[in-house]
Amino acid sequence: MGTPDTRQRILTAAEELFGQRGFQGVSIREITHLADANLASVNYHFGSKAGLIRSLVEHHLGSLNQERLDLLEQASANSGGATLPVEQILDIFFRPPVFRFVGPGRTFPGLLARLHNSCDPELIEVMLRVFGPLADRFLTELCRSVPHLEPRTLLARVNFMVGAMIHALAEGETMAQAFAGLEPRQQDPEFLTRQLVLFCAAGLRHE
Amino acid sequence: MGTPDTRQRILTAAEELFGQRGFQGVSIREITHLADANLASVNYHFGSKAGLIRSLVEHHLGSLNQERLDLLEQASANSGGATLPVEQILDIFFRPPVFRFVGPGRTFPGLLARLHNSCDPELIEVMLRVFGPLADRFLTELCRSVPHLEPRTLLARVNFMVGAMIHALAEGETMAQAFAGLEPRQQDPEFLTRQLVLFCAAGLRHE
DNA sequence: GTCTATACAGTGATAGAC
DNA sequence: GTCTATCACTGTATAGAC
Repeated sequence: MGTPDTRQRILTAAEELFGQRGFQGVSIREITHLADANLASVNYHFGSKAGLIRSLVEHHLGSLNQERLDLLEQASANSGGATLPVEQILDIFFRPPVFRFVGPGRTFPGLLARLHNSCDPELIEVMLRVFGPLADRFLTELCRSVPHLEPRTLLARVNFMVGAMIHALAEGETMAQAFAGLEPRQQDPEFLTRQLVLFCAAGLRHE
Repeated sequence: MGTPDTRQRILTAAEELFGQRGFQGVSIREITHLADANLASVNYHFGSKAGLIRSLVEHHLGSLNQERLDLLEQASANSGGATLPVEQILDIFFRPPVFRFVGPGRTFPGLLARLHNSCDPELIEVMLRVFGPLADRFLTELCRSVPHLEPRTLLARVNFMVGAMIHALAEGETMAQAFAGLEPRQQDPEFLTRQLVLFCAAGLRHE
């Protein structure tokens, strides 16, 4: 491919810049300059700057969540319909995002975390749409796997789980190590996945 | 008191507006209008818009963390220097922020969560300074209480813990309940504290 | 010191010509 | 689809009044 179309060039440039400096830290003038496109093209193709990041989020998280749903479906089929152990469900939940987002130059997760706490109503709508099916399926499976928890309790703890993951992905490299005075060291995705599974499985199983 | 000084009126107005619509969602023109102050007074008293929110963060989190440190010190003294149970340490860690930030009209935590993922280097510096002593003290205490974990593992899991809390405080009322199709209902701080303690204590104890 | 009015460069958005 | 010109708005800086 020589030069992709304008829309795609904008997406590529935006992902790079947003990942580095956040949504508010980048102007559409910079994006269109890097993408070698006209200033107005962002508004033409995406409606607004917010619409641009909505497209990015939808693309990234859509395929990520599809992968998680596929893995869960496959595991469920392999078990012949038996209840899956919590550890296996959580591994399927954590592994895809951790391996996608942890590593050198993978600056998108920090942006994602910020988006998760966004105020923009349209973006919240996108997040709900992209995460809705995933939440339904995983909550159902977890409900079977940890039947001793009443729904309200399970929901609260799944919320903790999500928070733990987002936080670890977003700033595992910064805050936590700075607090402990450790050298900034590359995170090991396998270690991180394992710790998330162990920590959250124990938390879900308790009481 | 009739009319507090300009600096204080700006802080009050800023906290209200930032809490509602986030840092980027509010202009200093709105803030100074609500505070009945001149546009330039923000820059005069705080140097910049970022400096204003830095002051807010420092004030809120400084007193919050002091409360947590006091409680821990007192518990430690009462135990005669014996190792504290994880559950007690975690209760001291979670209870103050949950009870401060959960409830009607308490919109500050969402802002805090967003700040936690901020890009602003100066703000990161403030967070490190405000949280540094707290992290030192609690990590030491947890290390004694859960000696079977090697430091790297403990650090990772404490990071999960913090993420769980932030996420629960920031959007317990929005995302999680929307996913589950529940009615938005007022969170019960006692319930939330208890669930955080149970979930995280089990997660820290495991393996 | 404290506050005010005002100017300035940069932002996202948009209408209309091509 | 693309481009230019322009708009309303933003945070910031500063000169000068009290």
